[in-house]
Amino acid sequence: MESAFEILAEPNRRAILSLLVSSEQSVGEIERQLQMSQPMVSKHLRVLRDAGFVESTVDAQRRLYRLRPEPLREVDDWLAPFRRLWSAHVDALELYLDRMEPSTATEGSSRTRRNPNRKGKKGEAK
Amino acid sequence: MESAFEILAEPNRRAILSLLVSSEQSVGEIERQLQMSQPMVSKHLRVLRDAGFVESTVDAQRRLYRLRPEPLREVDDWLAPFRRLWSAHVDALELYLDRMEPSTATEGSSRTRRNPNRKGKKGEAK
DNA sequence: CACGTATATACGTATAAAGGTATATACAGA
DNA sequence: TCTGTATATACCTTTATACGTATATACGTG
Repeated sequence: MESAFEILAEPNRRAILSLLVSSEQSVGEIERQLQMSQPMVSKHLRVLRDAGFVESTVDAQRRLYRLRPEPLREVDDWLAPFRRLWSAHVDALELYLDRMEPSTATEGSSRTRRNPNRKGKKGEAK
Repeated sequence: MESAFEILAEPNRRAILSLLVSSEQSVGEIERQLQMSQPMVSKHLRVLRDAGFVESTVDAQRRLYRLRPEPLREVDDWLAPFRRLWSAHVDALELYLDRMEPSTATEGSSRTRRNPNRKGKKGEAK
């Protein structure tokens, strides 16, 4: 278990992360809201913490968990090259970024270039 | 194996998808570039196709695989609520989108609202 | 200090899936 | 039709991990 993607493969872990979007939560609160056993919650939180997705704070016997951005940001970054596949306005968006931060713009706006080669062939597609 | 996240948990599958960003590829081409056995490539492509990440076209004995947007888009959508955690300029970006496509703007720019509640407690964070 | 609450961890079991090897299927060309 | 190339699939083994149950640790209160 190392890559952020493997961590996110587990539905309960994604649910925990989604819970934490609104605010930090204790183990017990997560347990109740997600209807999972306490050891399961603790174990998933352990995995999430080891992977940097969450951090915890002690409050008497309770532990309050909250989100940390890094690993999810990595996932978001991995997704970047694929974004051009959907929503055409991404192009407008990138154009906007090209203007915002010239540091990131490697070449003119070559970022917006679309996939050129497509050899027309017979269809299977199924 | 169902959710897009489980599919992406496998590093070789992510590598295949990344390969396909530039253009469609045959099984053999993927096999060579990623240095994996032919059956492995075929099996991973099978999984990717069943999950909708790729589609294929027949070209004589070869099969050409190319990306399909939907599942990756889902992942991107899941990520949306977390984006506020990083890059402050996302706010500027969303503001820009608010101006671009009024259709998506549900309310004023309530999209930019930030997480309010945070009860200060003693520190563990480890 | 005994007790209740809150959380973490150890241990065992079952299942899923990744990878290998061998083989099947499909197509093209001599 | 025989042969080579390209891809898919079947079968097997191994490993990882999710979950349950039981127990340990830590803190607060009477």
